[in-house]
Amino acid sequence: MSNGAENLPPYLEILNPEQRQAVFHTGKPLLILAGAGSGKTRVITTKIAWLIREKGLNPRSILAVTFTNKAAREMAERARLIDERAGDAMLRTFHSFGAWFLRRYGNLAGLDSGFVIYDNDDTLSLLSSIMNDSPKAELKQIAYDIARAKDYFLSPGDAALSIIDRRKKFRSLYAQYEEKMTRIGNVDFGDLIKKPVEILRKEPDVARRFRERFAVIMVDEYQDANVAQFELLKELCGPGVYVCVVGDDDQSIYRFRGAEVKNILEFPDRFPGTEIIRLERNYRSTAPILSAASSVVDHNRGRLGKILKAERSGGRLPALVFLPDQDEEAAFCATLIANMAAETASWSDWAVLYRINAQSLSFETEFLRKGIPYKLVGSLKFYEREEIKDALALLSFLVNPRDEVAFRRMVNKPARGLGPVKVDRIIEESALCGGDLAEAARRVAPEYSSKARSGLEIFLKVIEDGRAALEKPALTENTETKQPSKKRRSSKDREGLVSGEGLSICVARLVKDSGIAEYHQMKDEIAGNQRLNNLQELVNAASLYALSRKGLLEFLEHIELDRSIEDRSKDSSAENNAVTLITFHNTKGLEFRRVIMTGLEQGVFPREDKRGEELEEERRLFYVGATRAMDELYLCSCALRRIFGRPTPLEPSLFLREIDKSGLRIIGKAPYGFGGASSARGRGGLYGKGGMVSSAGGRAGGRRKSGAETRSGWRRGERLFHDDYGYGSVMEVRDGKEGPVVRVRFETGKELRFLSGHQGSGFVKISDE
DNA sequence: TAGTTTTAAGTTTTT
DNA sequence: CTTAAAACTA
Repeated sequence: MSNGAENLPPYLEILNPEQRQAVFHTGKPLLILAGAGSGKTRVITTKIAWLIREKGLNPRSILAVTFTNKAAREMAERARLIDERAGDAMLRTFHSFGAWFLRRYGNLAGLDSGFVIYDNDDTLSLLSSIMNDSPKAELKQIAYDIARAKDYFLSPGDAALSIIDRRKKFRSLYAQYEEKMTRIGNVDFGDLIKKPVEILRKEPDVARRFRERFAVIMVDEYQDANVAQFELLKELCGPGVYVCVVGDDDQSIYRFRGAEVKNILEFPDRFPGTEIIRLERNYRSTAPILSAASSVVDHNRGRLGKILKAERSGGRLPALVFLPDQDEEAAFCATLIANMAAETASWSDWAVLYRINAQSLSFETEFLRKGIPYKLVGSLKFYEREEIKDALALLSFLVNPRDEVAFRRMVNKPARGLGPVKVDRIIEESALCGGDLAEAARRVAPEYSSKARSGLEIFLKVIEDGRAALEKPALTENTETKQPSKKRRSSKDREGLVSGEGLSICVARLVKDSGIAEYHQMKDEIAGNQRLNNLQELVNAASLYALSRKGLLEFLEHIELDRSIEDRSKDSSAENNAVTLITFHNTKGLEFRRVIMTGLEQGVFPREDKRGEELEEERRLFYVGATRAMDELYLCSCALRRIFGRPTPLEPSLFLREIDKSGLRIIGKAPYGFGGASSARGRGGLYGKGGMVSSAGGRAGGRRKSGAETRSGWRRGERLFHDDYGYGSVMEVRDGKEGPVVRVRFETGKELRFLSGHQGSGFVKISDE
């Protein structure tokens, strides 16, 4: 009776002692160091429910913050399963909390509540209007540095700004950027965190109100919090507020956007009296998988160094698969999945992981060809398409007539005879009428030639109609179809767009009347794209929102803050049963029975330029990926990969060497240096296109082999055949820094160098000499 | 100035 | 290979 395990309700009984301790903890600040798969989400959701249920806490006084919308949704769902009232707790991402805050209190910092959130593209456009003709690379650098500055809670005037960018012009550019953004009245991602902190510091009344409202604040994935987010947390935590953060330093993978592992290491110092609870039992992965994952991250210095213990013993060793090239990699994944899924009939057990989004293409093509259902997670591509950004810019301009970025983008699209000179003139004029660009355009229009003038009038008319539609929805309702049926759909119009309910009426009209539907339809006919269909999708998405200014703001905010569109097919289980294609970064917080990690090559993962602290982050990313696997893990490494369309030989990833070979099953031909496994050559057979193909290996010959020749398996003077370059002979074999290099001269006169370990599938040896 | 053709460049990772 | 920038023509 003393250990508390008896007579507990089931939702508490299933917890292990550490988890239970974490749930029951109250009073002082709490830091939960939770290893991968140790049940931290369960702890948070249970804690929320427990506080409401057993402690009688008002759900509204609980704030739980996560980093992704997916995690926030899942958390809310799971907490509600334990106690329905948990639905009233505030569960948000940091950024959505910031947006929520600024809609209410932004006016205290001179921000209109109708602000729009700029994405990276928009901030780039804004910057380019400041830095007129700078090269794009520099523009990007500055934009990146400004975002970092905000992550570190640094303003243009702060001395510490030199940590981010020490060039003197940076400070001035940052200041100009801020000034312009303020004038426009919009915000970027960084502002969603930084501005609330500034307001809370400046306005004691607001701060007090928040501290009174939230009695409990919890933060998930705390290792990914940046300095500004830490400051926000501190401002929200008054003396009486209970704060509980959960994190794992080994899973910190967002340094590039300002995440500071320091936050978690120094939490006990910043919140005096902090108690620490460790969750070190992994319930997810089998022991061999966990061991492989751990041995990689063990190579990192600068970690707290926890010991994760696998609760699941047994299980197959992770497989290390060597493949000739990326096409074979995709084919291997498809075959493996198809064979195994035939037994279990479950595609959704599988996930294919890759380092960069571009890698998904091979898998999509191959899976499509073989009829394997898949879903692409986090492909934010949709909202980055030109046609979608066009429509969104028009919508933004409806809400905020000061939005210069949107105005510049759309006023002359499609071409209306308004070149940069005329547009600049309007923007200049807007300074005289409170920044209202529509008003400025109206004033300037008479100065222009009839062509430009009528073009401008068309644009203004479209915008006015759009605004009117939001204010007086009744006027835009189709008169002939007044049925209240929610499923009603009006007929297709000339551009093939279908407008549905609510806000979609306005979006459809705007897209059509502005001429961008026609514009992109024409592009479709030339290039055979899907642009009009994409616009239709956007129109459909809008139907969930009210036909009003408020509805439009919600729509835009949702798009900026939650770009995952994959949750729509949630209800249909048939569509849900699909293989997941996903980046390593996006897998955080997820789990799968079987995981295939792809592209494990030097230069791809880890990426070539990674050293020191950044290399350690890549290692953590490997760790995150590997610990997603419950039952089986596959690691794929290709000898050859097309980079910029050119086949490039690659070494196996450093991380593969950091796993003890006795803990892996090696499949395929291990390249040079991967001890024990069969050599790349020695067997005949034609592999891959564009590869070197070898027949039986030649004998030693008369001359003594050099060290490099022995290691490479190639000899000077050897004849060979390559199916791209034809016949040739080996001119030289020497040791390069990435292993032995073979220089070959072909009969065409072309000379090429190959990494011997990685012509992999081999050359065809014709004869010695 | 608008639209086309040619040439060069470039691929992290995300809220 | 795909996209962006530059150069070119109508």
